[in-house]
Amino acid sequence: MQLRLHNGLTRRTEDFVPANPERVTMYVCGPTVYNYVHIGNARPPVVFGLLARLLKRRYPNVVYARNITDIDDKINAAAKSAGVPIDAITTHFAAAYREDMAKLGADEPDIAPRATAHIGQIIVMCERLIASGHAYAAEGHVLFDVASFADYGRLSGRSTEDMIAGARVEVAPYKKNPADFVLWKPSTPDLPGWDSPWGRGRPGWHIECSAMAEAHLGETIDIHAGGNDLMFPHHENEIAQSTCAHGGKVFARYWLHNGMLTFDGRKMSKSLGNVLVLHELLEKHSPEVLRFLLLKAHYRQPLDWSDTTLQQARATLDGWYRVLLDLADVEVSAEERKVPAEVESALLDDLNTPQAFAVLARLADGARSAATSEAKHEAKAALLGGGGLLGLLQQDPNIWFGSGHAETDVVTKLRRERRAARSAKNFARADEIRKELAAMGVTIEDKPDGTDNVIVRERLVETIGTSSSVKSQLSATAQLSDKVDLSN
RNA sequence: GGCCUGGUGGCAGAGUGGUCAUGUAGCGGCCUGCAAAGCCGCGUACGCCGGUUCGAUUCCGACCCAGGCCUCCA
Repeated sequence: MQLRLHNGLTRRTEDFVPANPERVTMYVCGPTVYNYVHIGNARPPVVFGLLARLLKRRYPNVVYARNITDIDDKINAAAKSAGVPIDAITTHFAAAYREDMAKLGADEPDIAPRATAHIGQIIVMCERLIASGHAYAAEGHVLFDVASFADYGRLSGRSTEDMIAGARVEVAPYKKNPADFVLWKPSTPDLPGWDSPWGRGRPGWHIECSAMAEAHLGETIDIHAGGNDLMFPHHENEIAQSTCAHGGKVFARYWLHNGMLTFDGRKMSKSLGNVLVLHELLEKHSPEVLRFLLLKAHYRQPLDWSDTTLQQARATLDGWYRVLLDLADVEVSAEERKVPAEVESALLDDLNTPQAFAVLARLADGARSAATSEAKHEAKAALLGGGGLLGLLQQDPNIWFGSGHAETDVVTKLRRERRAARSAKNFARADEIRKELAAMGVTIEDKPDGTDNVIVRERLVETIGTSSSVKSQLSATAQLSDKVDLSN
């Protein structure tokens, strides 16, 4: 089965054919680390991490890079208002990002390059662009000359004339052309900076990705991915820089863009303020529920996030874990967890995760209805194998339902007492105990054989809300300093 | 204003030129000491108007609506 991907360059779904099957390269735009990311920011690493996983099953050597942008004016602003060096901000939030992504099961990149570790490459790239006539220096800045690149605007589907005519771009006096963008800019003494042929300065926003992709993956990469809000100007500018710095070589062969998360019907974004901070969501919800929900819609579609969708995600996973709970006695070794072909083929079709979930639902049905021990074994292996590829269903069901660690002596005692009452047909007492346990958040389900399942609901309140999220973001940042400006 | 997506059953969300998505919620029944779970069944889903077609939710056109980008943004 062929892997097919929707290529943003052609706006068509195409067969994925790597330039070199011996070394497949993928670059995903990572975060600018100046605060905690919101749940929408987690969609690319989760989705494209899954793509990396698929690629690694098919190609012997896949290099997946996900960068950290650790030099940026928002970082500078955060550091300045906190009265700390930018490192204090960037190391803290880069580490938090990495930890939170790990909790979501987002595949770790093979390389996580940082912009500040590539200043040399950035300067070299600027020099090359100037030498080849695609960039020019002016008043301590280096600017990309948009008019020098005929294909500028191809990815985002806009013409250079339109952009130049559109007067919404800030026009600095030193720009030849209003659409020209900054590769390098001067730093005042109070700002971080590096010595360069154009004086002490720092890189503009887009150049770091071009430099890091070149340094680690080469001049032409197979896949470049990120949110569709980056298509313009970020990815457009990356293409311009890299293509011109590499003598016209194709920069990225396949461009993948994920759709935005919406909340209250609008794009979740920092500027709108309707964000749910991932770091906080992870405290209130099972990471697996969050991961499931991130994969619930096809990655190119918008994905609606709400209390309702969260509860529905939880309920679906409960159902699948219940199957695993009922089959807890069926031993399945790691080697026996093969990925069912239907699950993989769904994902190979441009990462059709909703289709993969439909397959998983059928596998769960099959496991529920399996009669013989052989059939049970096979069905459980398929469910765990398919879930494994999606990064789901790998927990002990007892842990999932909470009884793995929440069963106290009191609960154990009451369960024993209840079983005795039931066998003595003292149903009044049995019901009473069930009520007592329910009040403690423990649900008892009787099984036909006289035993019971116990389900503990520790996370009783699975709700969301922006106000507390914003507050938590505030206090988290405030730990770095007591005077923080969170205006962005 | 320009460019680009999308409008599917209460909710979420795939897909297809002609019996089925799937999940979740609801209703009825079976099962159960009672529940829960499970099982069975149910609800005239494809924005609107035309066109093409034997047949369109699926193709084409117009319209309406929503969202995204054009400025920092995953």
